[in-house]
Amino acid sequence: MNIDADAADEAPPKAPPASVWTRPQRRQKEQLTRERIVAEAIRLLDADGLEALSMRTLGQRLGAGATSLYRHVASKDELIELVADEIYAEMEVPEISDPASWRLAVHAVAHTLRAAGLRHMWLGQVLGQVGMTYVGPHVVDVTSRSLAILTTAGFSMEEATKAMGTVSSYVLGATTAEAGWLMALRRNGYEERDWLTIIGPTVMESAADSGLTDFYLEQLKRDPEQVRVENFDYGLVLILDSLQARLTARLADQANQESETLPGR
Amino acid sequence: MNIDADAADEAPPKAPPASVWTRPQRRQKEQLTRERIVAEAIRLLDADGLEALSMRTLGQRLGAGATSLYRHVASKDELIELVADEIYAEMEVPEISDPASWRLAVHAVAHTLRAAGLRHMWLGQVLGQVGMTYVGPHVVDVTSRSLAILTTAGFSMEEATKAMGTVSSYVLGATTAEAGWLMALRRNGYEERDWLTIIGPTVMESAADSGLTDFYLEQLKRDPEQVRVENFDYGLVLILDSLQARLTARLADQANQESETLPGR
DNA sequence: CGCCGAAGCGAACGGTGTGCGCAAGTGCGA
DNA sequence: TCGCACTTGCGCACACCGTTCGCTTCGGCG
Repeated sequence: MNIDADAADEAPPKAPPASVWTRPQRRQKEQLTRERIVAEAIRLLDADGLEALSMRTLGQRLGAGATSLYRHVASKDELIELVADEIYAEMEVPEISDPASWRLAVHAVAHTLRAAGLRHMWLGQVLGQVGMTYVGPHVVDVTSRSLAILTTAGFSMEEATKAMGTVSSYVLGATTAEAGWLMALRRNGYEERDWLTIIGPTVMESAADSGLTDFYLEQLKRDPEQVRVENFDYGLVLILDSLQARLTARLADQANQESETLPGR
Repeated sequence: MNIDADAADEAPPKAPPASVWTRPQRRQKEQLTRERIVAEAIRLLDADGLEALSMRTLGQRLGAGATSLYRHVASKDELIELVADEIYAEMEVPEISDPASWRLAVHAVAHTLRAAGLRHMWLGQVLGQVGMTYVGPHVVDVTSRSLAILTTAGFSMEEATKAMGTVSSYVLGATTAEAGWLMALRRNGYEERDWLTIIGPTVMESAADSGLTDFYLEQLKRDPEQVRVENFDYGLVLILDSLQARLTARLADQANQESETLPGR
């Protein structure tokens, strides 16, 4: 019935363009938008990796010509910037009321970031080429809310900035390495443990330290994924420990200064 | 005279190929080798960035056709792996005799790595796409010698591995971010301070914290490069502090256990 | 002297990002 | 209700890319 109405509406003005059935019903399927493009790009990247993202295939997936995308996106580079920022929309940054809970909160942020980097294994490559200090709204949002955690914990603005920079640099480096490792595995079609036993000897022959070999063999017996999480957490805890020490020292210092100027001295 | 000899040698067999002068004297200019290719690739990358590296231009620079390179290198990806490994040949990893000097040594390694990453700003992108845990001889060499520093300092093999992983993840993340930032500047043709004052307001409007604004304005007065080194060192010291704490705890523990089993009790 | 394996390279293929000009469709003012 | 301006989509074309194939050229060895 709807069909009849359509035909009645559009037949009078122009007859030539064939019938209602052959005519492309473009507005039927929703329009091309920046959001749809970015979303589909992310899906494509997740499925097939960075090198598989081309404007032509992306357009095809959206039922559009390759060059149509350029109405909504200035260039492929800009698209990649948009994609990178969009990933930061997935991050969960907890808001804290109790200053003492900063450690847990930062820990959570770090793990959220790592999870995103492993969910979208191309993120490391993309951030490396996009600049990563680049200012998309979601990136700004995540960083400012992360900073808030540290400042309410008692850190100065300056130290909070440096601290957050350290954490995110570490997480980013670690995650990029991890993702790269996993992608190399996938490329070669190996299981993690198999590949390890294959390249093991090659690594060993340069490092003549026997302790290394023992440790290496020990690692092979454990669940590789668990080992990776453990390694990641080791470094994270290293950083958090130092931050905690800095914070307590700072707070103690403040208390001292206050008591000095107090009449009670 | 040498020329005469050449002519005498080669004229008899075949006269037709024109004169000695017009005939291309290919073996005169040194042959294409893997080393020459990698070296020129690095030079090209340093000058014009990753996206400027194409087999055609690289061949041209070497006075060779594009496809000639494939006699010495299986693919562009393999070339990039070679290039990445070659960079690690530049790293200086100190050897230590005094176990107590491990801190300085690790500090030096970190700065060497950072320097390399800034000298070759494309390194971050390349390592992100190559896997970075990949095993080229120079990479293996650097990591095993770095591990040696920590083990002679008293760390267990397991902890040394995790610790080195943490340090290099941090350095890599920080350096990649820094290089990306600098390259973004260069792309847009801005000086560091100018660009900061331009994008400043954009960042601020999302982060309504007034403390941030003050701190931000403060930063603008200082030498940007010095600020970057300082930020880098802040995070590095954070990690080193924690490592030091772990080490002393470990050594104290060992001492305790020994004294317990000693007759002196 | 003859020959054979290696090295270099020109042409070609399928694919890329993107500028340009035209066609189709939409919504708004008269 | 009509007409027009503006947006949106797209086919074509260009320059460039990585890589394959088969041909030429050459050095060294028997």
